[in-house]
Amino acid sequence: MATSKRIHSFKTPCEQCPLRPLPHFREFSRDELEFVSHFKRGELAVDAGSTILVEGAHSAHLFTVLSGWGFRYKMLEDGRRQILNYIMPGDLIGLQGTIAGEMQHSVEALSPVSLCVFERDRLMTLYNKHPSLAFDITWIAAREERILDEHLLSIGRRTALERAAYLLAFLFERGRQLGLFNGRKFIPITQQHIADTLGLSIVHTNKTLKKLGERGLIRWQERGCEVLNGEELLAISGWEGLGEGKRPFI
Amino acid sequence: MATSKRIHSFKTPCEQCPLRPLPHFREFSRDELEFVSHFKRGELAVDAGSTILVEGAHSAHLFTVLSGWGFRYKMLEDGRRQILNYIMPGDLIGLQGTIAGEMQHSVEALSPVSLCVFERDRLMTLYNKHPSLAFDITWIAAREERILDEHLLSIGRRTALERAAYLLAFLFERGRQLGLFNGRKFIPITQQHIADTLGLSIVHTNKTLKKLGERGLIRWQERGCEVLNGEELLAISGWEGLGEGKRPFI
DNA sequence: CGCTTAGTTGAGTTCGTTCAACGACTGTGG
DNA sequence: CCACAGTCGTTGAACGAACTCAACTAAGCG
Repeated sequence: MATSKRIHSFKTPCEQCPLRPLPHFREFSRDELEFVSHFKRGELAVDAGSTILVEGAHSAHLFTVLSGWGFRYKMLEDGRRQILNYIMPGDLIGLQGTIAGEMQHSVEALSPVSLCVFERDRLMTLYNKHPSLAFDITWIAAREERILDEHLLSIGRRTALERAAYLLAFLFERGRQLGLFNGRKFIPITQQHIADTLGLSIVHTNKTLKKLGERGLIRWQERGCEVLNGEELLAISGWEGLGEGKRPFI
Repeated sequence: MATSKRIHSFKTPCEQCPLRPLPHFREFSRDELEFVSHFKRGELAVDAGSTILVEGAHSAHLFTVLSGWGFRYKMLEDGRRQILNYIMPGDLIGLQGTIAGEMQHSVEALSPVSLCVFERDRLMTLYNKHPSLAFDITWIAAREERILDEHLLSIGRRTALERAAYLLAFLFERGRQLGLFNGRKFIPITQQHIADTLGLSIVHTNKTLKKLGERGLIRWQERGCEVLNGEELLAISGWEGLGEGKRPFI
């Protein structure tokens, strides 16, 4: 596996953050921006397929995704894997290490990923000096919780076809909100990832995706999924969508 | 359904909180205690079976469970129900309403439940004046996230028997930490709840629980489950447990 | 050129489902 | 006091969704 990590002390100044201007994110006050810029310690770039965080490890860092796709997962002793959620630009990762000491899940990159690096030790300073940012972090945690609720509903109670439609609609909607699709609506994911997210076997996942393909909703190609009809995926899944409000990020 | 809600403006002063002295919870400074006591607006008592919060509703309140058992759930349009997690003393509920405006899940009482009532509007004051309590709220949200991760792993990748063992071990361990069992280790839950948590049918849930009963690990009785061998449940599930550290609550 | 990874497809099996019926218990109203 | 309805748990039988096993194609890479 050709994985590599490159840590740069080089920092894109937060004032020039490529995410900040997106309509999807809430605006920062000058004060907040200055603090966050100071809070940020550097950047990390990883290749597709490499591991960003490992279950059981103690990490001194928190990260915000700047670009790329990845996923969080847990494994059972015998190798069974469950993908918990996907990470995309603006997402905060590593917060859970704050409460348990060690990470309770692993994080892996689906595409090349770049991350802003923060020091966990200095989190309390943020809480002390910038209540609005502290509130944002809670907001972000509560949002993740909400998404996990929906995933649970999906795995627990939706049929295989509904589940697949839900997951693809979910990833599609997130990508769209972030302006990740320029022309081709492509999700960089393998069928194995889909299977490990939906709690299905790879074979049955393949057959289920085939059905979505036959209906003209998606097209599978070059290690990924092209979404042709997000509306219909949403309709099949019976999901309400994420909502259009602005969200914070650090 | 004989449900009722009783709202008391009567407040158990936080200084005499029955939860606070438990070894499971972190201690508060005098300052924090005073603020929380002021933050608390009253108490709410509900009967077993009544609904505390409804999906889609706008609630002006946050609650902390003082006593009793309950659960959070979501439903699909056709009535399929997924139980997301259980609520027990010390748990904060309603936080998700803060980010989405309306609740994304419902909450129902399994036993008589009493709750501390807080006003959501005043949450920002807490963030401004008590960073340590703000951090606690984030901590609580991150903990919920961690539990949902484990539930997802369970539903997605564990077998029916492992799932059932995990759920019962989970509820048992939570009850034990809170000192809820005096003598009889009884979890007030029906098999329908178990089924809706595990993503299984009621029939198959019954047959699976029967197997656990035959092994002498549990005994089913009077609308609930008596745990006879928590250790073995833990072993079957392959779960690591919650960990023994202290936790905060508001 | 062989090796690996990703995707596809068919056949047979297993796990979990639905349907259906029944017993035990609780509460309610006549 | 009994009749009745409602909830909860139990069990058997038949069915179906999803699984494993296995074989094969196509693409990418050293």
